[in-house]
Amino acid sequence: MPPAQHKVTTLQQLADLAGVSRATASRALSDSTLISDKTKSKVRSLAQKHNYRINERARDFRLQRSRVISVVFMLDKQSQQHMSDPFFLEMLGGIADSLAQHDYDLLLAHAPIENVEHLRDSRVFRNADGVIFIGQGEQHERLNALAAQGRPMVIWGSKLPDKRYCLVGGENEHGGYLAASHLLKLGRRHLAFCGRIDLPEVAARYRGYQRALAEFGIAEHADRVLDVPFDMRRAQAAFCEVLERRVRFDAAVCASDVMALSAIATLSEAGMRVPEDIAVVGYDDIGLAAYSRPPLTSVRQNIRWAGRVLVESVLGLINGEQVGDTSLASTLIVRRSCGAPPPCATAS
Amino acid sequence: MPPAQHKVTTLQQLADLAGVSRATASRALSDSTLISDKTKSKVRSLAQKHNYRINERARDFRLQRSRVISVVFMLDKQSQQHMSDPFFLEMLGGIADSLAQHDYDLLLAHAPIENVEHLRDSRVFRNADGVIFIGQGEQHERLNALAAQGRPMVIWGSKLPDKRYCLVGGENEHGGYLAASHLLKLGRRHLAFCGRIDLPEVAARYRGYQRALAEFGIAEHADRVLDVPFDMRRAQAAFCEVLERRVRFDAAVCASDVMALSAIATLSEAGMRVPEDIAVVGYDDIGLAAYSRPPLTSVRQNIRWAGRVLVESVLGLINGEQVGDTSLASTLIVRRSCGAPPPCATAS
DNA sequence: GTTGTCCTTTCAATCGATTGCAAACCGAGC
DNA sequence: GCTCGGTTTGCAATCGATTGAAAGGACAAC
Repeated sequence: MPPAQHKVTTLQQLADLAGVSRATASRALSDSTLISDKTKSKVRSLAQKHNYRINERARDFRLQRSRVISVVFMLDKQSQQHMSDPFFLEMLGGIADSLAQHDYDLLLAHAPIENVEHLRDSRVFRNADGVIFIGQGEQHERLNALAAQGRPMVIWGSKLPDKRYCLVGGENEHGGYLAASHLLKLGRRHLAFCGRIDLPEVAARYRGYQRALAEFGIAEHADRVLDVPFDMRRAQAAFCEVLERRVRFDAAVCASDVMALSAIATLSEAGMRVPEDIAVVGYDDIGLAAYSRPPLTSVRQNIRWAGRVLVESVLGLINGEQVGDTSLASTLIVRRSCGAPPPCATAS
Repeated sequence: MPPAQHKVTTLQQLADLAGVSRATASRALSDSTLISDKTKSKVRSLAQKHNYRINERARDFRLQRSRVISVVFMLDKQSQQHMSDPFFLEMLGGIADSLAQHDYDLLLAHAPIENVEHLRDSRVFRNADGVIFIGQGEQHERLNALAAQGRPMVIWGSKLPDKRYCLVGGENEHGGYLAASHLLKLGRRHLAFCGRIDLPEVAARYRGYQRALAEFGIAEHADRVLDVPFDMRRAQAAFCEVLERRVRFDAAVCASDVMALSAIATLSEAGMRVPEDIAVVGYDDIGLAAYSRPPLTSVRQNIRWAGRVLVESVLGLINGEQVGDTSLASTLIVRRSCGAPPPCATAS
């Protein structure tokens, strides 16, 4: 008979071909000890020959699992962080790679979420074995409530009091400290902090920033805490407004690279020299940071590794393990103010 | 009895509660004409009261569908386009939004695909009702083969001869023409084209570029077709190499904005003034293009709309409709060479 | 009383797998 | 020949829904 007669798609067909029952075929493929080697090899070689692939959806349905992890970006209206921020893509890529390694799929939940508790009965949870949240928004309590229901979920963000969910985050306090003390060491004395400090991660960076100022014995000016959103356009508007208010500063610590690039463009446009008049430090070290003019000094978090940790944490929870929080190191990437990308000579 | 006794999760439980059979409950919820209004309202109010939500996975399994669309980014090694390109995120966002509107989920396939035919039996196809490919890579023929098997799939890319799949794409030829003629109108005469012209979309842009040159009666220099990859770092290396070869040009048409930004940084670093010595035009008009210094003139494609068209095309195919190709307009966004982002005065 | 018709509801198969338990098989020992 | 143990295999229920076909009920006409 021809090698593939009408295509073998179900386990029953394979079993018939092998002259065994569906149960035996199933066990043969999953390498059960109940099945004799002879039968196993017969079933398997037939599966190979007819290019049979198990129907994963049927199996997952039977086993009451999905092998899918949902990823939710907490893009709430208040923070105005936009998904077009390269930070997200890098995070997403890291998560996707890591999930693929574990044979899981990634379901992307993109719509802005006003109230995460509404997700409880939505596809985000029902069609996935676990959920990864990127950012806490301002929904700390609601995340607590969700986690309390025992859903496997991990959040990327900052440690907050009364936290009851599993958390992975960067060393935000340290990062803010690194950024500020870098500028202070360069001799700057009139620092500004840019970002919405009502967001947990930004707040932590701000605390580090304050600590650096204190160490250098410098008093803080309340009007140099600039409430700048993440969104590029709105950030620009915010910087314009700051300029109009004639806030004076000679250095700025920004909560993201996109914000920093927006600052550089807006300040330059207004006639200031960067970094001579105003030095700017970003956060995230996105790829383009090295290619801006002037090149951007930035606090780097290893985003791809963060993605891996998030994945492994949520899979751990799914398997019923005890999973603790993780904190990832932050390092300062200092770029020469005029020597943009690595010069040609050193490019491999 | 209490409103929710032990939680109603299956149709059978709901049916028992209503004193009808599972079949009747199913039909009542799906508004079948077979069911009397009285029964319908009884079942529905009970469903409401006990907060019953249908198990979508079970239904989809029964109906042999998944309500999932896979998105595959064709990141093959040759083109070296990296997923961190903001272009991808914007595309992804557009697709995700549009899918959500149609109540579909988005499955992200991220790993680089050497041979798309291998996807045939993979989760990408088996766990999804349809597939959207972003880019053709160099796998035109294999995409043809896949489409010939009748799988619902749509490709973002460029029209190639013998194409047998459903295509959505930008006006690449026109875009290349716009970019080149813009530079020619500014008086530039020594244009270079940057990008891998073995990629279909880039090739089309190159044809438009050639057409513009021809219209201006300018002969083409073969050594001004620069084989630059999409990846930022490698693009930089390529530009360095071009500089070392002392290729002379006073303007560059780049195949992406990231490539253009890389060019600007590298050329500036080497002592050239942009745009005075060398004018650069990008492609895609990513958000950051407006914030580079100097701000980048670029060819814009409406990516979010592209995402919507891709989604609607693939859903059309799933529903058995005849779906034609779509071409989306390209427009040139000209930015003043020194007036970076929109000045403060005009920012709302 | 029987039959026919129409409206509503239920029965039971089905999607493609997994798995506890029972049954079949096989060689050995009495 | 019969029973006993151990190894293999098969039966049938199960996951949670949909749906064609058959059954049930009410009512009118003959």
